[in-house]
Amino acid sequence: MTATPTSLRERKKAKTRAALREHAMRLFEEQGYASTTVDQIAEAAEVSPSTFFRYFPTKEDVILVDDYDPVIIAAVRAQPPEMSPIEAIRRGMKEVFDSFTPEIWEAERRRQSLLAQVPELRARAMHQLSEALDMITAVLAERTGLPADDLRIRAMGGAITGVVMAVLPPGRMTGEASIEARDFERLQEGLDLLQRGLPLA
Amino acid sequence: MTATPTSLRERKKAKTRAALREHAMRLFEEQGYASTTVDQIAEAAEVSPSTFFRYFPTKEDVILVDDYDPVIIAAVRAQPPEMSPIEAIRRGMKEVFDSFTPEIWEAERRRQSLLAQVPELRARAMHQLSEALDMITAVLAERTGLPADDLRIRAMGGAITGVVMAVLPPGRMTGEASIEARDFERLQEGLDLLQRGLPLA
DNA sequence: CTAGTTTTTGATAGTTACTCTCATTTCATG
DNA sequence: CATGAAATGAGAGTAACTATCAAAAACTAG
Repeated sequence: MTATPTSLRERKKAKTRAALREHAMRLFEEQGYASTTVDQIAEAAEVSPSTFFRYFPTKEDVILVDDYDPVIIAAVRAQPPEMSPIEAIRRGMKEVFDSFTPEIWEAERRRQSLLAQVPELRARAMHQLSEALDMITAVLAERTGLPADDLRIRAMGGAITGVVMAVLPPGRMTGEASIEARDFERLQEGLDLLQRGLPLA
Repeated sequence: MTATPTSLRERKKAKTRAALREHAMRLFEEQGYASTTVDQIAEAAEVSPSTFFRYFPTKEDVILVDDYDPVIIAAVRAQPPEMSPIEAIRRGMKEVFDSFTPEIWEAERRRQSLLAQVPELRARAMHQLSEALDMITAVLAERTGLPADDLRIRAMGGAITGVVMAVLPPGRMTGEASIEARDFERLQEGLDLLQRGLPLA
């Protein structure tokens, strides 16, 4: 997260990339996602439209890039092996979230708000989550020693991902979308319920 | 499912719609999704390109239209109220699947195969599933008498949807995508595991 | 610092999904 | 059959992408 890129080239690329993301976010908020063109974003970031597509394969990707999922997975992997899988996942997520600066929270809040509003983005965000499911399933398999395509492993991974999906935004709970500490507490409770066994009366 | 449309107009529209879907499916299989243009589909179905977009808002929708989700929800609702929620969902799904003709299974198999192959379609299919989650959650709320935004309800809906996501294709389990009786059995087992409580050692 | 190599960029042209508008055709109804 | 409503086709326009190629910027060696 703090690995400073070395060469001038790398620094410039990182800068351009960040500029594109920030201006895109700003313009989307100001004018709406659909009515903001890639050309406008490129112009605001002072690069050519071609360059935009060199940094992001589609207009959607400029806000869909998710920097944290792999970090969370790594944090989960780093938990002591004797810990129960759900507990490991919970702690891993908590560690990462606790490491967020207020700026990151704010950026993430704005991002999630957009995801909640634009259906095409929501769709792709869901897809990302389903890929997270695969990673979580892999971790579960490692920890239990069972094969990754074991039904019990898949079901567990699915259930955990489903709880995350149901409890966190984009746009799921009451009111406007926002990721905050509160949401995280709810997630903790949700996983807790799953662990104890759901009330399936 | 068998409500015959009355007027000539309705019949023609249904025919055009079906023709567009079938030719699209065929062309996608023959040439690939990306390299098939909407114009080609329209031509094959003998309508103008404009007409295509009158029937389907986007190229994606021509294969994404899901006819069965609402049917399943209705079937779940129809289960006796004293039945446990998971059991109701399981029976509802079984009833609907059992009503499928071999032709429907075959069409569904081809559809799922495409969904598994084309990432953009997978993304939207996942989004559909997440909307199914909302419906399932609503049903759970009705049956338990709890409010729909109760955390326990949301967590349960999420877990159920997650299991469905993890166990069914598109493209999740081993081998190529296909929906068959086997997949359904796996789904039954998966839900069963969830109901009994997952092995969360 | 210079010269040569590689990487990144910008400009241009082209394809295709999708939108809007309007005239024409096709069905429904009295 | 006549009149109104709904569906279609045709045309022009926008914007997201793709491919190509030449110019510019950055790394590397001498």
